[in-house]
Amino acid sequence: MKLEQATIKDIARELNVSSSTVSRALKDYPGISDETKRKVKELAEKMNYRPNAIALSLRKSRSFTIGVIIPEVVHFFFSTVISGIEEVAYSRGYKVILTQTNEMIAREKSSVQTMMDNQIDGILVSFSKETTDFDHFKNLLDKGFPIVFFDRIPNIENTVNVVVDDYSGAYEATKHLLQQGYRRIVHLAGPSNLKIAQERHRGYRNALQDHGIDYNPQWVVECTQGTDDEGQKITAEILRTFSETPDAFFANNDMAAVGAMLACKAAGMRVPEDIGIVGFSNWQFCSMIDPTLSSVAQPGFKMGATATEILLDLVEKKKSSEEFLDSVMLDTELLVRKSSVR
Amino acid sequence: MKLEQATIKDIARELNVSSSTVSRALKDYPGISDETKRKVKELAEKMNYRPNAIALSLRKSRSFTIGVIIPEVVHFFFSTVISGIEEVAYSRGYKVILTQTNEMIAREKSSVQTMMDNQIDGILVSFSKETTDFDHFKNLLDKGFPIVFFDRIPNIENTVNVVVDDYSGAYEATKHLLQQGYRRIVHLAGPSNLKIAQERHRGYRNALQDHGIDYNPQWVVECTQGTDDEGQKITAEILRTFSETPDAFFANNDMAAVGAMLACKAAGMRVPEDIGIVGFSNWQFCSMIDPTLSSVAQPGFKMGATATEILLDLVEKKKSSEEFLDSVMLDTELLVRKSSVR
DNA sequence: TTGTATGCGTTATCAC
DNA sequence: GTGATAACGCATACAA
Repeated sequence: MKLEQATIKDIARELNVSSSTVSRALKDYPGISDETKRKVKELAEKMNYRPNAIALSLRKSRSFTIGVIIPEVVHFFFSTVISGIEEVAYSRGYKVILTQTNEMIAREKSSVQTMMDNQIDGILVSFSKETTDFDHFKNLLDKGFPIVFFDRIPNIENTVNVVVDDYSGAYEATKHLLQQGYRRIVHLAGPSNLKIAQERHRGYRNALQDHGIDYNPQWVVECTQGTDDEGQKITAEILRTFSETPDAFFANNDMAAVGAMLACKAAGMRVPEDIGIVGFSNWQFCSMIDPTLSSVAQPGFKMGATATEILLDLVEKKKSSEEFLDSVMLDTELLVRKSSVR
Repeated sequence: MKLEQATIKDIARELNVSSSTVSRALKDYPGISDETKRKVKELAEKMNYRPNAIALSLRKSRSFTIGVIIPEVVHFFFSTVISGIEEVAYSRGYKVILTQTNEMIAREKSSVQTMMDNQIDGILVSFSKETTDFDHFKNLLDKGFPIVFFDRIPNIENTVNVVVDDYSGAYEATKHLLQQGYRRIVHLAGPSNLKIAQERHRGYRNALQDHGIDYNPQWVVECTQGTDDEGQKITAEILRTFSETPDAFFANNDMAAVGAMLACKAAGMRVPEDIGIVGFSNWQFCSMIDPTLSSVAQPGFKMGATATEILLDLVEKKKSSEEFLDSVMLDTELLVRKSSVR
């Protein structure tokens, strides 16, 4: 809607100068008399002048806006990432356009399109679970358009990625359980097509092997949804059917871990005495449940902040994407609480 | 950055027609021959033409974008609201620009400015705790600019607000505790300057009075931060110092409720046998802690969706703001779990 | 030191 | 049926 905002023209008319003079005076271009500058700035202030960002975008073919494509906003980890993105973008003078895909590739594609239509300067992506074909990103990348992938990264070449060190997080968690004397550790894994789930699985496996424990693929059970309900059902099933009873669970995420905890309690087992449990993500509730849940903390805020810093450095050509072709990996931290200490 | 996107001009040149013809053909304007329309659309498709949204915004003085101003992204309730906003905006063809204020009014003001610079069509606001002066919104409202406030609403006239029925949520929660036989109910209140906290307090108070229980202001303790730590400390203090020991806590939010639960357990009390507890917001963890926490669910997604529907109706002038001058109130729902049933 | 002219991509107005 | 032109607000190459 029209809000009759003052424009450069208005200022020019009022002062009987040309709009180019005003434009230059406002930006302290050389070759404008101090007197003129003063007058222009004074009047601009008085008229409450604000440059029209849309006109600027059109002129410059850029918008000082970055796009964020994320599977779900209602997700503790992603919300911390968004927070990190927003902080850095704001501090560097960029706006943030946010879309969630609800894990649907169709929506992901249409969002990318919309963003491109809006002369967006770059995009941050954590793609949907449905996304296996990356052409909609590849096209842009080939033209040199700045994209940074975070958390979920594609298996195509020459992308800039920011990830969490899932492998070492999982390794440390498993090692910790072993050090606490747990030996029969089940891994409640994530969807095997996601790289993060693969890495956590690998960390679990290697930790076992490095400590002389046989790795048994049957002790890895996939939890596709990652809800507490699912974790509970699967765990109950495990306790009922496994010939050898597990003495610990290392879960791909905290929700599944909680599910496991509930199932174990329901089966009359004590946590951590009979069963050790470690989750992944360090959701807020970890410190609120009883017993408090050990978990691998992922630096969500830092991930968002780092990805944004990199993206904006690319946008502003302060750095080239070649500098980031190896994934930037952020450290995880194992937070030991009561659920895994005996 | 330039991505050499095809423009209307490119199509016109290729077909030896004027850009006006192309523009009209693309939008099925009357008075263009079917033949031309066909050719234009075909070529547009082939050249992968997409209208430049920025040019459109400049031309039309609007951007098909709405702004969201929110205190914190990392907050379960707000994240569900954002989700609702994004869903409706997307389905109606609007983009969403998101900013968080971190509860700082300076940032709130600058965000409003930035949004206005970008020809935004309307804004959704939940203002910061620092905001007591609403001039930065009043200015815009006076000019007829569409703004919808949600969750936290200002005490100025003629605003469109979407809120949750905090009063009846609190009333129902308190009534439920009374029905379960709890009599000495402490209210862990929120910051008294926030209307939502006042309403919950009022609901608590009226429920007590309607059931013939004396309301004692000393049994209302303010938790300003709303963290579990704070709730725990305050509750411990209460248990230690109150001459008459409480038998229930009704908290302004779930975090405080968890804190209370932990403090009670630490003091050797059993929940729900000795102490009943009810929280507010129904955070995800309510069903994961032990005992599961009764809580008043706020329809966050619905709040975001409703606020956005209203905003867009205002933007598109389908409705006038007069229709919404009474706050739109969304129902809460008391979810009874184990922490308050004996 | 300042002004003029042009273009960013689109559409509305008027003309033919 | 279609085209020429102007305008949205701004920045800049070129003139003066």
